Formats: sequence, C-alpha cells, structure tokens
Amino acid sequence: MFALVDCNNFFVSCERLFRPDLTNQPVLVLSNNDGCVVARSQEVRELGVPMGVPYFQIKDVVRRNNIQCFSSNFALYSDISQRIISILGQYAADIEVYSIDEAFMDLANMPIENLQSWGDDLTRRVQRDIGMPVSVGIAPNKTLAKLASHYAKKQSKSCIIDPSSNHANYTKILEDTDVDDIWGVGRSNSARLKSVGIKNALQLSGVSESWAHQVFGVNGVRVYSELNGKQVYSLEAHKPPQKSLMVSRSFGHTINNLYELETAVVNFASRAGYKLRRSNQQVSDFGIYLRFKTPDGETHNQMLSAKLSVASNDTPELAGESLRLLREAFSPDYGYKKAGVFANNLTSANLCQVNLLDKLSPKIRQKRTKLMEAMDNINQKYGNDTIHVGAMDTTKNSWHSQKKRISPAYTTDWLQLPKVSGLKD
DNA sequence: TCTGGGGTCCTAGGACCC
DNA sequence: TCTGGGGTCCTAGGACCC
Repeated sequence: MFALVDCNNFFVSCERLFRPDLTNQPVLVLSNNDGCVVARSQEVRELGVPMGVPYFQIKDVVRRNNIQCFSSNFALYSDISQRIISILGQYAADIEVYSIDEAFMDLANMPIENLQSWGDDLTRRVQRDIGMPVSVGIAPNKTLAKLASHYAKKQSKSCIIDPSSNHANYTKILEDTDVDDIWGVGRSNSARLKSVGIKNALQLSGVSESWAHQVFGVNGVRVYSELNGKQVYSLEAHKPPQKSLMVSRSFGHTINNLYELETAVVNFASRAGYKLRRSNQQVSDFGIYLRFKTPDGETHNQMLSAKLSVASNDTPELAGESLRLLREAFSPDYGYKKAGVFANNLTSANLCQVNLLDKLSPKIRQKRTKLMEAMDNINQKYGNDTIHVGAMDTTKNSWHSQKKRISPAYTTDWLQLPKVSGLKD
C-alpha cells in the first residue's frame, strides 16, 4: 500500500501559522507579480473564487468579502515543507517528496488493520508539531492514494481505499469522484470524457482498456489501470537527476530599454548557473526566452538557444551567452513583459567532454570552477549576490516582480522573526 | 491595463542513415 | 501503371502535474 500526505490549502495554512487571527477568515495567496490566485482557504473557495484566476478579475469579490491577500512567500513555504518532511521520515522508510506540499510514502509491510490508526496518528502529529492540517489517503497505488487523500479532506480523517477488502467503499468513492479530480486527467481530457457521458471515476474505470488507449494514449491506460487497482507507478524515493531547468520572471512593469533587460537576463543566467552547480550538473544547450508586445498590441513569445562548445555551469559564461542572444533578439519597438533563461540537456558536471576549439583551455576551466566555488561559498555566507557579475547591476532592479503583500520570512531571517507583545515579565 | 514559475512525458513529423 | 523497409535523432507542440 501507498500513502499520500497532502497539506490542506498549503500556502494559506503557512500564512495562518503566524497569523492565528486569520483562522476561519477568507485568505488567498497570489502568484509571483501578484498575478493570479494560487491558493485559497475553504472560505474563499465557498465564495466561488476559482483557482488560477487573475487577481484583477476578482478585486470586487475581495473587497466585498474582506478577503486577506498575500504575495507568495517561498522562503516561508519551503521551510515549513522541510519541517513536515522531517516528521514524515519518522513514519515510513521510503518517502517520495512529490511537491512542496505532498509526499508519497511506502507502506508495503504494514498490516492492513493498522493503516487507519497510522494515518490518523500522522495527521495529529503534523497538526500538533507544525500546526499544518494534512489529509492522508491510503491505497494500493498512487492514483487511488491521491483520490483517497482528496476524499479524506471531506471526511476529516484519513481515508483508505482497498478494492480487495472493502469493495463497496471503493466503488462508492470512485462514484463520488468527478473525472476532473483524477490524477492524470486534465482539462482537455476531462472535457472529452464528459462529452461522451463519462462523468465520474467509476464510469472511467468501467470502459475497456483498448478504448482508453485509443482515446488517451498510453497515459490514459495508466490512469485506467490504476483506477482498477493495479499498480503502474512505483515510489521514487531517489529522484533521477533533473533534465532541464528554467529561471524566468514576469516584470513588475513593461521594459523597453536594452540595458534594463540585460540586467534582468544576467540575473536569471546567474541563478541558473548557481542551480546547476548546486546539483553538480552542467548544460550544453542554453538559451533565453522573451515575452513581449509589438506596437500593434500583439503578444509574442520568443526563444533563442545556442549549443555551447563545452558543457558548462560557469556563471560568467552563461551570462555572456545570454547577453549575446539578447542583443541579437532585442528590438526597441517592443514592450518586454517577461524574460527567462533555460537549460536543456543537463549532464553530470563530473563528465568532461573537452573541445579542441574551446576558447578556454582546460587549465583555465579548472580555475574557473574554483572561482565559482569560492563565489558560491562567499554568497552563502554573506548573502545572495554579495559577489556577482558586473552586468547584473544590482542598483537597477526595476524589473523585479511586484510583491506588495508579502508576509515576513518568519522562520528563515533573524531580522524578520515574529515579535511577541503584551506579555508581562 | 491588468494572467506564475517551475517541471515531466508523449506524439508527430522531418531529416537522416543503411 | 506500378518506386522498400527498416532504423535513429531532433524539434515543436501539447497534455499533464504542482
């Protein structure tokens, strides 16, 4: 059996940890640049605010109902997430951290009669130690475990789906689950399913395998098989190395001068270089991404990439490459809204493929590796960008995203610790 | 006027090989 | 009249996840 532990309204619950006055109040969290809604409290859901809606479209609802809005605060969310994972580690040997607010756990050797109390105990423990409400779903595969955790949110105790020992319960839960809520069925496929009268998980589990294959391809068959109790996906306790990487931001305001754009892109390239070094990887296929409006008001996306002569994770090199591509693409007539860099074809930094035509000799490259190491150590100790490439120009950061409503980094910055007042000595 | 920032996998089509 | 049969690799686009 597998368990899925899912935090309830994770970002909102993180914000509430240090704002207990917001318990039972409508609260939502916005994406970067305060663009759209990425987390909603139960109260906000009940007001009919959908997930992912642009903020400007719901301003009236927010004002009328006095909804508390926060910019996303990833320093806080990541820290809370790690605390929760460390507790989960005490409850199972193998854990797959699936996202910032979810983890799969392997319960292979647990007697079936212990599952309910195991799940309920875990729920109480995370609530007590962290203050985070979680839902636990337990089932013979990941798809059903997801479905069970979804169901657990409604019944406020952990939910077990076991087709072999309690078939009636299994059937009932599948019937109660809308096809939209099945893991692996997205917007496009749920629309197709509904158009042929398949509205819930039970109906989907009853089609033929060949039909599932014909209509949804191999992924459809996987969903179908797991709904029927087979195990297709296994627990990935050790994540394979990442294959691609991206650093991008929407700008706080439209940019149309090259210099500002350069400082932004060099920032992203530096960040990408750091991420590569941290994971001991390097890139051979590197590029930039631009989103802009033309004078006639049309929005376009543009991607330019280059093959590096030698795989690299050297910040000055990546920054130089992104500047070269940017200057090639830039037009003063466009209004730039967003930019980023991307890296495909990541390989281990231990593999070294030299190139006779490389502008830098292997010896220089070795020195550069040490230079980056020193830079990372200094920045780790004294703060981000203490040392950085000159083109970043940290005095010009007008491109930064809007984060007007961000809460303090309560748990990761000495200067932002919560203050307790009103206590007597 | 105004819409995030990451990722993965699959598929189809084209270029190329013999 | 009539033009094979097998591969691989790359790319772009789309679907999905959080």
